[in-house]
Order: sequence, then structure tokens, then C-alpha cells
Amino acid sequence: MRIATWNVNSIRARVARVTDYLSRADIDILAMQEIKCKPEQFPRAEFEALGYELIIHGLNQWNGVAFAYKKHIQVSDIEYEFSQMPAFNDVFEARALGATFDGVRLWSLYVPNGRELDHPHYTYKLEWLHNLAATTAEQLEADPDLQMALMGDFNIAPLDTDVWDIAEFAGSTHVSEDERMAFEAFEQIGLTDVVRPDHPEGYTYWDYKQLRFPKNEGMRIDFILASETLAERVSETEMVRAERKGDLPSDHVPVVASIS
DNA sequence: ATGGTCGCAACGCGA
Repeated sequence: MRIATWNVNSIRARVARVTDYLSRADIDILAMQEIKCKPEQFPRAEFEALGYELIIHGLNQWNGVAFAYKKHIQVSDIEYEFSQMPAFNDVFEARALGATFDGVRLWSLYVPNGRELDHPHYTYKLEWLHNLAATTAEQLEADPDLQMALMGDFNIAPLDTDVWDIAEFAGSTHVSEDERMAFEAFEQIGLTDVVRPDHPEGYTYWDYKQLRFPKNEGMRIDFILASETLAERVSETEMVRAERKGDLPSDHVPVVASIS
């Protein structure tokens, strides 16, 4: 089984790129983020034509997460989680979607950006991460053998080498001590980044602006964090840099784990 | 080429 996560930056703008990738990459379950549409706007037919079913969690134009999975996979326990934005109390967001696929519990996650260190969304980001870690810890305590993974855009660069020039990020979000501690908390409750051991270097995101991709000025902010029993089944991983090239790419690339 | 981007409900805002 091959699982992948991809921040697609609008599925309607990206449907050709995503379905083209799926037609070549033998992905069984794709977690998507930033679909930027409501369920009724999702281009379902193009995925169904390739033999994928969909689970869509979108509420508005600015985020939303989803899964595309091969038809033969058994799905249960779908959970649609809602986040409430600070300062916009009537606006809810779709940032987390969970489901169990053939016994493996997966989450598609779009962690809040944080904006600036002194912005209310930064506090929101830390609280969101704290809540996620607490919920995940409870589940792993209840079942230490749980095969599960958190997959998605964490909007955190855990190491200095996960950005092209750490000096440029002084005082910025994504690299702060608090965000990195929030990320490490997932490791402390028993989750492992299953990609980094195979690929200690490399980025998953390059801004569209300022020729960041041609200059390889990227960030590593998309991760697959697996529980022990799932991590030990991982045989191979990749960060698909080629998906940042060519026409109309997302600013993020797919991150993939093959599971035996 | 010394500044160069996308996406959306958009002529502004978020990433």
C-alpha cells in the first residue's frame, strides 16, 4: 500500500496535475490539503475515472482537506473535525479529516499558518497543535498497537536545515522554538517522521514568488508521522520534487510512504 | 532581468 500527502493549493486549479500524478504513481490513499472548495465543487468525476473514491471536508474557499483512495479499500470511522478561527467566531474551518483505511488510521491535516509571531493566529496554531497531540496521545494510550499516521502540511520547519537560509527566518513563524516544541511533542507521544531517515535533506514546498524553486530556496513542512506499528511497515519513502516542475504546479509536492 | 506568484467568493487578502 502506498500512502501520500499533498497540499494541492486548490483542487479545481490542480485537478489535471493531481490526476496525472495519480495515474502514474500507484498511490492507494492520497491525503490532500488546501482543496479550497466546498464538497459540491470538488472535481469528483476526474478522480472516479481513475478508480478513486473521495472523502471531502471543505467549508469555504480558503482551506479544506480530503482523501482520495482506491475503490477496493475498506473505509470506516470517518471523522470530520472543525476548527474555529480566532477573531472570526462565526467562521469554522476544515483542517483535519480522519478515516480508517483497511485498518490503518490516517489523518489529512492542514495546520494553521500562524501568520506572525504576535498574531492571534499564531496562538491559534499552537493551541491547535496542542489539542491534536493530546487527542492523538489518548488514542495511542488506549491502543499502543494502533497503526496510524498524521499526514499533511504542518507549517513547521523542525530543523534549521529545513529552510534554505535560517538567518532569513529570524523572527518568523515556522521555525520558532514554540512551533518546534509543538512538533517534537508528536515524537514524544510515539510518532516518527518516516521520511527523514531515507531523505535527510530536501524540501516539500517552494514559494511561487522570487524564483524560489529555480534557486532551490524551499522549506520542508509536509510530513508523514507514523505510529510505531505503522512505521515498522514502511519500506520506502519519497518527496516528489518533480511535481513542482512544469505547468501549473502546486507550491507543495507529494510526500509518499510505501507500506509493506 | 536586482525583482520576478498564485488562488479565491477577488480591484483585496491570505499563503
